[in-house]
Amino acid sequence: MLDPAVTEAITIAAVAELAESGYARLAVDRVARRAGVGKSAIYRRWPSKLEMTVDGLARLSIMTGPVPDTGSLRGDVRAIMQAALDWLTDPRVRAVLPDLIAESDRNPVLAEAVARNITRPRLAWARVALDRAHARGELAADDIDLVLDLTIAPVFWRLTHARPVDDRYLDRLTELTIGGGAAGH
Amino acid sequence: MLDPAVTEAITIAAVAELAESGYARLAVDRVARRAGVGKSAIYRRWPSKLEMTVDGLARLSIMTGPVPDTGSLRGDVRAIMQAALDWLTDPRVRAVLPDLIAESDRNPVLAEAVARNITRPRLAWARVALDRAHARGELAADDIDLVLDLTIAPVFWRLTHARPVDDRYLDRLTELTIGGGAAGH
DNA sequence: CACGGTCAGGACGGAACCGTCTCGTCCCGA
DNA sequence: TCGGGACGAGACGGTTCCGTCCTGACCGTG
Repeated sequence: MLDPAVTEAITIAAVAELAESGYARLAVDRVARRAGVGKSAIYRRWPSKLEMTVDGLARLSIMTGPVPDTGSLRGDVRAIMQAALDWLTDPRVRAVLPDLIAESDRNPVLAEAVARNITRPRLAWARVALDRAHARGELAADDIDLVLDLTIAPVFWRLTHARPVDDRYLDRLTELTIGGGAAGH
Repeated sequence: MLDPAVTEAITIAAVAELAESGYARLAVDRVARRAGVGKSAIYRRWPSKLEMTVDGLARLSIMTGPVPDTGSLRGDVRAIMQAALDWLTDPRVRAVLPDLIAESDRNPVLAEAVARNITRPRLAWARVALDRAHARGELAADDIDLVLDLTIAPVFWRLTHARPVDDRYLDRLTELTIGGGAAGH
């Protein structure tokens, strides 16, 4: 019986090390030391650092709350953007996500883990609100993907380029997003 | 007198290795072998692999052509997006840029080199067209930054998530971008 | 023709890291 | 009380990499 507390400590330490070092420089020795754990405890659970990391990613997938349902496309889009900003501003996500995106180009296993644990859940979460808007006739089906991109891509881009994202920015981005989306139908 | 042909060969090899391995795994030995050069030739030119890499980045900064000047905001934005897509689709840029963005979080020297050689020149290039649109009264000053983000962030986001970007996508993104921007004034 | 500098190639010490393995300790259930 | 398994700690061999150093060939200049 592997001690769940040990597994937990390792996973937390792995994510923390991932945030500090990135996947390429992630060192199993350091994860063990940080978790206050022997290396054997790690290799008893996972065959290599890749699988350990993949399990760690599940910890980053938590969506913050219920799907926005303000009754209007404008309100929902704005709420989705706010959630994206909050999520991308979380220190762990902020430090880990760009690295994972880059690493995914070279590591299919990691890419799939990122998609399954992070990208797809987040996308599905936001899509629920947009599907409702579509059902209300506020949004053309063709535009759903585009609007989804716009709720996160500009925020991610600005944050990774050390430029601020404030309420005013999100307000204007919202108007622009629903302006085009609504015009469709 | 250092042989410029040798310097050139090293730089090309460094960028190619950077694309394949990423900065964290970039190995000087491999750069030397790929360039058909001794390691001494590299360390005669740069004190470490960081400086070698920084010089290599200058090679990625080349903008493809003249600043778009179609006479309308719509046409210019569309042309800027197309240029962004072409640039981001270039195999070298495609493989290197996400890695550099991630690495910039941990390496200030690299971050500055990326900004100087890649981000700022590209931004300045596109801004010329948007400034002209502003002068024509087609675009509020406040919206310039937002429009600049929209010409590249969604494209980058989609490509790094293994989703296609076609003409139709850029067309709709253009309409949406100028829709909001023009409404300002 | 000798000298100074560059060249390709590669050996070298030192460091970091992976994954295996061995300790001796601790705890739990039979 | 005893055995089995997980535990922290870390030694170990093997690999990879950095940055230095050495070798012998080459080239232009004085």
